[in-house]
Amino acid sequence: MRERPSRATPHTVDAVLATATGNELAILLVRNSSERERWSVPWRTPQAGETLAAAAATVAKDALGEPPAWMEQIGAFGDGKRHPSEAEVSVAYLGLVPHDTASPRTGYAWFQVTELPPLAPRQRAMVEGATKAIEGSLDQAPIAFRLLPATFTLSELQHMYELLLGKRLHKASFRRALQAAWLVEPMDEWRSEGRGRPAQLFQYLPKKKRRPHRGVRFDFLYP
Amino acid sequence: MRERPSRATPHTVDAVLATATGNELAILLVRNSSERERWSVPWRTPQAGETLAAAAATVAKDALGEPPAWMEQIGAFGDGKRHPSEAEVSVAYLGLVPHDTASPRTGYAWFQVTELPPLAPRQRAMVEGATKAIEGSLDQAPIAFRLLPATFTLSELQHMYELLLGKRLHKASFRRALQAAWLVEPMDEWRSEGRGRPAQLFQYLPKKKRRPHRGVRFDFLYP
DNA sequence: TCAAAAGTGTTTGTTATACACCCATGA
DNA sequence: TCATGGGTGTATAACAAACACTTTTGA
Repeated sequence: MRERPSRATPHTVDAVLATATGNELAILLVRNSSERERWSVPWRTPQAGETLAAAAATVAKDALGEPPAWMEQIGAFGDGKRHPSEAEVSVAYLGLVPHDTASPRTGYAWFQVTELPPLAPRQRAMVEGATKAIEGSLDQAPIAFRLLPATFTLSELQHMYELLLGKRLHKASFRRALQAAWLVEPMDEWRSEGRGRPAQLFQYLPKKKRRPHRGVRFDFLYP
Repeated sequence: MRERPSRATPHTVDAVLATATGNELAILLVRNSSERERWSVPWRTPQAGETLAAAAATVAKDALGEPPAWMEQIGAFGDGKRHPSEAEVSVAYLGLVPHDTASPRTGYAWFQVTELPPLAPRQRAMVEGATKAIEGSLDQAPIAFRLLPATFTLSELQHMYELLLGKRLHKASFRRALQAAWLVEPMDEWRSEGRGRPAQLFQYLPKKKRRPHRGVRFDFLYP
């Protein structure tokens, strides 16, 4: 990722790695020694024959020591915007990591999304695309579960959703919807969090369900 | 799009152009003279400084003579799959065109998605990605309207949705949902389609509506 | 005047939201 | 024993789906 190819760089693969801190999303950035910006989204020029996804996994592993719990491509970025590399095009991947397992290597650090340092414009666009992808596919993909440890309480899950959606949810309704979706399985463990009744632990274990085949919904964006 | 760069091709931009024929989606392909496959998805190596979106628009215009009614990027493809070019990475765009305005230039032809000729593997993946994108964002974006002419009857609109969803819809419920979404505006025109009562014409003209802020829905994919 | 397609009022069942309450624990 | 957070039964409102019907035209 550091070595800057001499000329004719084909493309780069950039990994927007996200986790959830106390009450906000955080993005992993790497410190630059000689770039125009002090920080940047981790990236890499793929080896010949290396797939895009493999390159993204390598970037993530170099940053965190282990692969993220979730990875998906969010698109290609270019459009004349500046990038730390000289590549004309960069393929961005979104990676999700539970907060506790996320221990960045030296040179890397988490930044709250609202307090990001200056980034190269193309990487700035990637981060925005990544946060949009998170919000947009919140109920199409198990995003929240990939930001939590393997076992969690329902309150933790609800707080994660509230963080991602940016609004409060109704406790009873949230649990009812969860139950109807057959997404979590209770375990025989409880966790006492100081005061109050201990909470039962759950794990993400979706059973195959027939999707309720509703009709069209017309949730279009504003014009 | 035809000229094959000598070496070190950085990347290509490919346009998956789709329209709706009688009862199925169709994709525009271009005839090859000397490729391994006889047909391919139109593509192009962007000029220096040309943005990705601009390159995609150029590809589409070369194929159809006019820009599509809708265009969006669906991602970067590579992963060692073969492509007509020698580029390691191709950025795919989806373009939607109403069927009547879609008159391909010579060398181009529409193919039903179920009867596609052999394509280079990377382009095959792009077409699959495009159809998935269409199905996936059917109720987040005005896909159906971009496949119809500017004015249309509600039955035409319903048939388009039935084509895209692959299932029948209930007439009264469909219209009720449309009305609730404030997406179409009736015009002072009617069209007589042979026998039966003439249908009123509508146009896509969404009014700003506050999105009903529902909670989480957990429409997760099967594991 | 009948078939065909457009268009609508009303009912029914399902789902979302919320209120109100009980449960278990530590201080 | 009380404050705190976990957990749930039940009512109400909102919505989707369907039925059944009226309207308007061409053959």
